[in-house]
Amino acid sequence: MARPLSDEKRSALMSAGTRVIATQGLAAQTAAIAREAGVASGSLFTYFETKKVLFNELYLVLKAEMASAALKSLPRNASIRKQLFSVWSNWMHWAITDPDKRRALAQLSVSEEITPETRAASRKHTAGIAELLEQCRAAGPMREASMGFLVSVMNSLAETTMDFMLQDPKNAEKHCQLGFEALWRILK
Amino acid sequence: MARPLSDEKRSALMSAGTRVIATQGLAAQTAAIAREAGVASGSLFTYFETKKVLFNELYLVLKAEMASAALKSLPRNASIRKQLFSVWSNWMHWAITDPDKRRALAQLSVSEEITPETRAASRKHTAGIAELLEQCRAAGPMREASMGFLVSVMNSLAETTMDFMLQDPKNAEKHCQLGFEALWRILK
Amino acid sequence: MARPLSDEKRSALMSAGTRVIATQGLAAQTAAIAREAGVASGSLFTYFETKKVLFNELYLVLKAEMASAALKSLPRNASIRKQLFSVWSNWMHWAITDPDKRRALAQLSVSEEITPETRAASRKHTAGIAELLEQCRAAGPMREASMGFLVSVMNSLAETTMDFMLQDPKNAEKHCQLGFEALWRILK
Amino acid sequence: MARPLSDEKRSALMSAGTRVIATQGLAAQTAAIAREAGVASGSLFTYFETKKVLFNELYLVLKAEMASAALKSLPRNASIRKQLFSVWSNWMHWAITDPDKRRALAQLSVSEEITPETRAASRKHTAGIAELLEQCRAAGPMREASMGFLVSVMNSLAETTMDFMLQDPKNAEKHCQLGFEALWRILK
DNA sequence: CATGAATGAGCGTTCATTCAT
DNA sequence: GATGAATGAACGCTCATTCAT
Repeated sequence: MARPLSDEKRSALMSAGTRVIATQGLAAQTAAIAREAGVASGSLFTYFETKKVLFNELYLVLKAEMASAALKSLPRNASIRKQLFSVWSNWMHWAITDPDKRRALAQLSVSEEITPETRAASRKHTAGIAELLEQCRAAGPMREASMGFLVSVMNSLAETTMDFMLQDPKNAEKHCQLGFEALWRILK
Repeated sequence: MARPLSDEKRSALMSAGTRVIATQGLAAQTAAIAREAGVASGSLFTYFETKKVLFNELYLVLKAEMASAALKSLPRNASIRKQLFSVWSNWMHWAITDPDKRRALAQLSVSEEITPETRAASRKHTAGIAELLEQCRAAGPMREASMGFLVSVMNSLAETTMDFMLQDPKNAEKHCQLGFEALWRILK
Repeated sequence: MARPLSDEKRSALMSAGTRVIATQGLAAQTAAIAREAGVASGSLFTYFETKKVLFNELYLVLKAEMASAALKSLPRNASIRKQLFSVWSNWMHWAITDPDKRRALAQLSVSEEITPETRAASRKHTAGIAELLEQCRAAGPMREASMGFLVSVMNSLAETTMDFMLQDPKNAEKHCQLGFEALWRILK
Repeated sequence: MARPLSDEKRSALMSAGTRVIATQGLAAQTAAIAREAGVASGSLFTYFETKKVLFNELYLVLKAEMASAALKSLPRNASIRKQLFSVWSNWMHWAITDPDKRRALAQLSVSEEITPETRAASRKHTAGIAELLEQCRAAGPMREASMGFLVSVMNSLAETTMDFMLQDPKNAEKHCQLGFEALWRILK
């Protein structure tokens, strides 16, 4: 994925894409994204071959960023529960801190434009979370489930929790806790 | 009264809509839906004022059908766990039996075309499920959560479970069980 | 032009046509006309083969009615000026009394749907007016002009006068007089 | 600045619009206008937001052109009659020289798409003609009439005269004269 | 390489006319 | 004959992508 061109413009386009998708959903127009990035509409296509490519890259980047935020300062010596809570809490915090990113990622996740390859690639970034999850469920009631299933369950629980935290900021902490409790009870 | 508005055609259009949305997603074209229904493209608009109206009605009908399937032959005298399992199992079964309906409903659920009014109306149909959930969580660890949150958690867990049942038919029963266990553990 | 069908419905359609064209202009829809006539949309086509036919007949009837109103109680023994004024005054009065008819006729007159044949036929009805005009211009400054030209000049002057009478009812009489003076001065 | 908006293309579209409206009337299709201008159908909308905007601009431009042609080389020191005749003659000449423009303008004038604002704006261009008319009618029999009425009378007389000049080219000059005589007699 | 005008396939919706009831 | 649903060509406008400048 050679990038001979201005990294600045490239990332301007990606963050513009995030904002526009967060606002307009998947109907986001390439021209609107370019405008938001302060770039000519045609230039978008020198950085991204097609709209689909932009969306796939955006998905990947947002997913990676989310995972990285979640795994930040993981207390590796603490109990496994505390570690998982740290991940969960960081994750939820990321969503609240940058709601556009979260909204854009949610939209992209359901988009038919995102290819299976992209989805597969994104799993590399979330592998750290998956590993932790793996440890948590060991010997627990979910020991028979595939990791894929568990990851999806956790994701969907996370999505739901974020929605409520975003919708109802006053109870954000409460929902964060409740979501985590639900996850933990599933596992243990 | 000339040719009366045909219920047959109306439902042909709705089931064509289901199939086309399941296949093409929200980009489904009105012309494709009409063609699939064996009806002239203009005729779609005799039955549904706009595409948006069609999509909203479809959402409502599919949601109602899903809820009704879930609540079918509820063993009201059995234990609450058995009742919830019956609902869960019927629900998952409906999704597998008619995967197009499930896919279309999933697409419509994330569509920006579905109005808040339609979403509100759909809750009437799922109220029975929500009530049961209410009973299950009583005195459990989720007693502090709002019903809205719990319903969303259950829904997202259900979606995930269905995805895996559909993806991997050999393990469908296993995933159905695992999903239910997860739900039950959240509640109790 | 056999009319085996209900004259009542036929004329209901024509007067509905008048009203709808007066309101909506040439964009008037056949369905709207039928609705206004209290008749099924398909029935319009048992009375008039096509929309164009309806419009042409309507044009003819309105023109005839206008001419007949103009020529009503012509004071054949009065001076030629008084005779012409009687025609002019009746004509203007007709327009004010039934502004929908006037408006519809004005719209139809500029429509490309009205065939040359229809326009030719309409001249039969206005022949009486033309004859009077012929007498008026005899030996006057317009003696060299073709009747067609004179008739058109009078028509356009009449249209303009009507517009102002309709627009500004308080000065209706004044404009009626001014229009007539203009016409008379052209001729004498 | 890439390809700049081309004035050439813009005016190609306007003159294509003139031709197509002259031929097909107000039913002129945007695609036909674009084709006639040698431009892609979508390009029309880079130059004119909507069909209505195009029509309004076209109306304004044609009206301005007509007025400017009429007022060209006005013999300000000649008698008022000669001045008015110069205007009249130029006006009629313009219509004959470019019959498409005249036809298109006539169609647009009766179109419901032309807004009151556009009509008001067009009056600025014809103000010069109106002023001359004002001088002509001073102390004449039309001294009591509003300018609006007089202008409309003159316009309708002009339209009629043009029609006959166009229809019957051999007698064009004769009709031009007759029309002017009629106008002059109205005023003096 | 940046720009933004040019392109044209594509889409939702309308409406005169036909035809089953 | 009356009804109004069925038909499908037609239209204005959009927007991802291309390409002249």
